[in-house]
Amino acid sequence: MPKRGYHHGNLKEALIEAALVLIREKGPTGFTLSEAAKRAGVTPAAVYRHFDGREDLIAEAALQGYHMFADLMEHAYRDGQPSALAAFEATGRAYLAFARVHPGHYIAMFESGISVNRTTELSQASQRARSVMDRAAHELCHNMPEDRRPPASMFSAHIWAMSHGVVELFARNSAGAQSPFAPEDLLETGIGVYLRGLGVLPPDG
Amino acid sequence: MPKRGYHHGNLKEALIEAALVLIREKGPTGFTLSEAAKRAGVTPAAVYRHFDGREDLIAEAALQGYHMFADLMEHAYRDGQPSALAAFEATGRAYLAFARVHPGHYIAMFESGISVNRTTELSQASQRARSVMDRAAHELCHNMPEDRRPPASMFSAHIWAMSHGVVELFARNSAGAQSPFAPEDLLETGIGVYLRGLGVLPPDG
DNA sequence: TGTACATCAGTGAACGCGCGTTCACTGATGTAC
DNA sequence: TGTACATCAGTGAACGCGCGTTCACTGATGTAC
Repeated sequence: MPKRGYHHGNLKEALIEAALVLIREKGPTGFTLSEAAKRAGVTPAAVYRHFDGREDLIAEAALQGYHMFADLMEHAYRDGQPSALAAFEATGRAYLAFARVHPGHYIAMFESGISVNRTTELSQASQRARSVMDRAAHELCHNMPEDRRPPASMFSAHIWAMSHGVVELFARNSAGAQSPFAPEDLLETGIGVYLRGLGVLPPDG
Repeated sequence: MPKRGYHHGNLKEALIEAALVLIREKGPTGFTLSEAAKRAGVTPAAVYRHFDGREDLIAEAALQGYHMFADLMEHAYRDGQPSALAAFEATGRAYLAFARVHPGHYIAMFESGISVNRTTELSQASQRARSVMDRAAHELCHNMPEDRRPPASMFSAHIWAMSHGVVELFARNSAGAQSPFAPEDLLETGIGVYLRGLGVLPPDG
């Protein structure tokens, strides 16, 4: 039987969930430890039984996010196999999908200001997600002519950057400029053009 | 003679500059009205002679940033003319350059959470920057075969997104993943691949 | 040039607030005998 | 099964703090005569 706790049941998880809701609703700035505690039906002091403080709670939410994110990337990658191209495309789409479905985690990971180097655990989790894309990019290169060209990890960085940019600029209402395009279409088309530029898609699809 | 003010000289500008330094050093979260006032050598209450409050001060900094940004984009675009390709590439590079040279403004504009729809002035300033890129993309399309393809503004959105992503993920130390590549190289290569995919660069450069 | 007056940028004290964090405690849960 | 005890998750009161904002004021600057 899972250890259903003493008084609350599973406060730690409840606090993380409360934090995620707050982060999503009010941004990383608006998040407060006290309000997260209140939402979990608990005194602020109770938080300190499970976390070292405010920062640590955010970091824990981010860590959980990185685990989910890496899992999702690996899953997308596997689904695209054995086609290197399909696998690569899938990881790009998975990025946007994750931001859509888990906005609280996404913000905690990429916009809360917590460093990925905070703990080795956090660093490793983020590295696992990165490495999926790197692997996909590497396989894509194997099919390409062996000229001198940028390393594979540069290609994954490009897709990573474009995905992140689409999320930040066009998938959030708050940001700089609303576009007339759906983020999914924007990213799909962008990755398409990019892959054509790599020579792994025919010049005119 | 410029109106050198009563007591301070030019408090409004001094406050904006103080705010920019704080935003750069501590992020939009860490910025406080009181500290900006202190840095300008003035009481917090004095801020209210020039701004409606904390948010308004940030918005003013962002507005100033959008003006500079749009100017810089227009300049880059003009330098690239009459080549549509050079003009388009230049605007992408200008994006990164701006983020490098004016990090405080950049953060106030894109990471502070203030909406571009806050005032019409702010909205117009941001639109001016956007429109430079749109114009460059539009001209690029004129040289392209007239098949059915996504509208020009989609291409500028792609470059916009990739530029933003490169800045956020690889040009700041804090963020998710340090890459072994210089942001400038990363963006240059990425835009290159993308333009090849558009068919406006030869398949192998 | 000198005096009286109006303007208004900046002062300084005060406010209420919610924050993160601490501490001695309490009382429900689990365990030993 | 029943009792005595240990554990420790969560309490509640308290703290010091810096925040954004307000207000009546002051005193330097600019202007009118």
